[in-house]
Amino acid sequence: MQAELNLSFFKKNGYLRKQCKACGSYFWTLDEKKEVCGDQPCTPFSFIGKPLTKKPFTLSEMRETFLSFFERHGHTRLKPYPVVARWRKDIYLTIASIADFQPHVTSGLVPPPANPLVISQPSIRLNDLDEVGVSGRHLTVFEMMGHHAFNSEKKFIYWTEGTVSYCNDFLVKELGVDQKEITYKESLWEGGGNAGPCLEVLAGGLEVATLVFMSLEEKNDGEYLIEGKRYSPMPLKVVDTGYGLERLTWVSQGTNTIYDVLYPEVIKWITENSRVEDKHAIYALADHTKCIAFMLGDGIVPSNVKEGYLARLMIRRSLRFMERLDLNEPLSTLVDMQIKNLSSDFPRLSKAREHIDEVISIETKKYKELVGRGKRLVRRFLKENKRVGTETLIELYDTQGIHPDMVRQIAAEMGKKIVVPENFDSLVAERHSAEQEKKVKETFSLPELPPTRLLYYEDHYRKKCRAKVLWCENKGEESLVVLDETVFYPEGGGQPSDIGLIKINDVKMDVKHVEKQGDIVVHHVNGKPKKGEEVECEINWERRYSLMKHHTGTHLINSACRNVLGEHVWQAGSQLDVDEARFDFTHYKPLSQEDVKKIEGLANDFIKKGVKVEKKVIDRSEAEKLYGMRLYQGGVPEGRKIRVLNIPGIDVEACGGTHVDNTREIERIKILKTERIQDGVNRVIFAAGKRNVEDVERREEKLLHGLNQRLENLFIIENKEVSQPGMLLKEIAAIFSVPVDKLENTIEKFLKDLPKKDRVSAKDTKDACQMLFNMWKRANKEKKKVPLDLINSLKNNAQKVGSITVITVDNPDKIESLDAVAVAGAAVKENKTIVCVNDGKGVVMAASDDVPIDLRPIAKKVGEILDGGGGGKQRMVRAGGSNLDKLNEAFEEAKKLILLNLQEQ
RNA sequence: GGGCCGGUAGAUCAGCUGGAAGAUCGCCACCUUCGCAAGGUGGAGGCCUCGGGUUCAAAUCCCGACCGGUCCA
Repeated sequence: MQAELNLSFFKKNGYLRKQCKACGSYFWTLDEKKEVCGDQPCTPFSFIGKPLTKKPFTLSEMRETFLSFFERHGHTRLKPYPVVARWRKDIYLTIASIADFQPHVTSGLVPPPANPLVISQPSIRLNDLDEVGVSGRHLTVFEMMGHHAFNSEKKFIYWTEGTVSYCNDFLVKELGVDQKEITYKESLWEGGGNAGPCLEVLAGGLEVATLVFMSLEEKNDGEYLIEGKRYSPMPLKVVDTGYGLERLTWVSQGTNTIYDVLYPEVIKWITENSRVEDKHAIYALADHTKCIAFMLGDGIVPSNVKEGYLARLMIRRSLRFMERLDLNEPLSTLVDMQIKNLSSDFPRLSKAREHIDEVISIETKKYKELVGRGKRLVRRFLKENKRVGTETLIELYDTQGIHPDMVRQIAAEMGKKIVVPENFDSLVAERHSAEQEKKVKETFSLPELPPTRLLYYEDHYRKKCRAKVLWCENKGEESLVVLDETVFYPEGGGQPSDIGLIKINDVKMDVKHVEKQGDIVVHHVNGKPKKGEEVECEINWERRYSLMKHHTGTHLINSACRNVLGEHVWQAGSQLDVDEARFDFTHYKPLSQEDVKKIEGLANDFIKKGVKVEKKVIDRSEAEKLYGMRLYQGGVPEGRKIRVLNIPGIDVEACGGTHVDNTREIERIKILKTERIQDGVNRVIFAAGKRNVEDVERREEKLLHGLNQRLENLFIIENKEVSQPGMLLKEIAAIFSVPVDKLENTIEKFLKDLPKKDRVSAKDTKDACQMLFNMWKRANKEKKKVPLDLINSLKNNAQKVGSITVITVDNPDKIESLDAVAVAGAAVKENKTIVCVNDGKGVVMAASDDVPIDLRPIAKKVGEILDGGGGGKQRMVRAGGSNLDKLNEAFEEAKKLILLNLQEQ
């Protein structure tokens, strides 16, 4: 591998290969006396105050110099990709320029968009978060400028020699760096499933570029072992270079820190407006706000999952730095400043400004709430417990998100000290490592078979086919069948599998489920066909067509959401069914009723327009060029060619499902429900197709009619006309705070609980429900309020045992429908009183505080008569049981026992 | 996707080893005061998120749903 780096460029130019005395790595230099490699920490920075270039550059100048230099040398300039790596499954953020082309271009599967090419790619790395603002050179967001060449056997562009020579020319001739200042350190690079030798280009003690010669790819049986992973040679040899835009600019200006080059006015503003001087916080805050601008500008919605979590992390860190600096300004002020600076180079950010500001203000509010909650919780905790142990700290963080720093700060305010263990983060991680992994999907092994011909893609409307059985295995009642071709759609991409029939001669078998393993479609069949037999297949078309309507409908809903809510809307999952479908998407707040109306309206407009749906299989890079990353809404498919579903002017996605040919076929879409399934993620559940929608509407009307009938026992409903029964039902459900399907029972119960009354008039159904609820509430309260005359009249019928008044109520009617416990309680407010009530459900007994009696054993005995039990507090008991026929007997017994007890005293 | 925590008065919470729903702040009225701050007295305000189960008895225990929070990948 070293041989690769033994370049004739070095030899021709008189470079020496030396070993660093400090770190042991090999490096190439023109300086005979040089003994250390020129990298941190072996060499200190030498460019601070002494810029290395012929003149200072601004960021824009440096970027343009680089891009145009390589353009002049035959490279095609590419526009930067988003900082969210939507095209990749393995990372959330774009971490390098080469990330744009992994994995499909680097693996050779997909041709590069240009070759060679040059790009300046905004990249985000959060792995050295703690160093940001401290080291003077670490950044979370930076631009990696790269020129890339993809060498194949057929086409050689350039490799090591060309790369180093370009590098030298750019640094020396273009920027005016003294060639003697430049050192090339040998190293090994690996990442993103690839690896290869590399040269780190060092100038003034700083690594300004890395030249990677990517030639290995990760393989389980690879012959090279790097960092514990096995690699083998890859078909393409990829030149992957990364020039740090910010670092080169820094070197050209020679300021104290890299931050001073990037956003001096932001730093100045923070310094002037904060009341605490804290360089670390100032620099980190400046860096973070730029990072946030990119994250939110590229449509990341803060949440508690995935890239949204990372965006929230950055926002919360920034807010914490602002607190530390005692900076009482909205965070958006700073982010806006960054956007203003970036607007000429990244117009997409200024376009998103309003949206970014709103997201930040929502996030700030959430954070403030968290802090408030945290403070109260910690204060309360500290009051009760002098010490806060590690276990508590972990608990507070894991369950409430209260960072130990926050605990420490609050404790300090209370004059208490908290010890946060060094390994706090790993302790938290430990807690989660114990979680068991999810169960593996049941699999079965297939023999070598040719890929199944997928007829459902050739024609999404094909319902039948003849096919040959290639393989069949019995599994109990069911068998697994592989055919040479099939019309059955296997489960995938949120679309459930088809079901249907397989016929052999006249024997019909049910196809109950279909799945795909690799390139092979496996049918779960209720029957036993034999290998080699000819079969006739027929799918359940009604079901499939409904699924197709829902699937295309999902794309319409997606587009409608994006149009109504904004460009940050991104699919977060979807599931189709025969009578409804759900679509999850990122959005930072719950949907309002107006939003829902607009989305539903727009989706139906798309249907009415009758747009032709295009189904194409095209080259991945071609598709990306045409439609952008929006394609990957539903995930990133494999392969050089991808299926693209284009509904012109509405939506375009890579999608492996089956779809209708024209939006008109969907007929109607109705949104049934929306919910917020996670912070930052909303769900829309909708029905598509005339029949489904009408079914739903009929059910709604029927339910509403039923409710009206019940309500009319008590109300005269003046206006029963309703334009949107679904909405009304939801509103009514909210009044009673029950789900819609429980409404019938709830209203029934409420009506039953109310004493009989004359009918009252109500404006409409909703009004009646509101009144019903209020009446019920009032009645409930009344039950607990015992009128004084009732107590007095009960007292008049009491008997006296010595000085004690014994009140007995032998019939539940005597206490009207009041709560027996409340009546008893009210009666014993008077001294020297004892009460015994039969309330129809059991016996309640109570005594005033000055009566020396324990009613509990009495309650127990009385309860036993009723095949139950009894007990309570010493002077307030309840007895009851399942056998209410003996209630009178039990009541008499209770009376007897009380009297007996009193007489004994 | 997985785990954990929570849902009680307008707000913040207590009660949760089952036995008539509580505190503090806020609100209303009155008292004290030239007025304010403060204090005193009294009062209004609770489907204890919803549903089911266990029990003589559930805010409390069990199960489920809904809502919110949070951590991890």
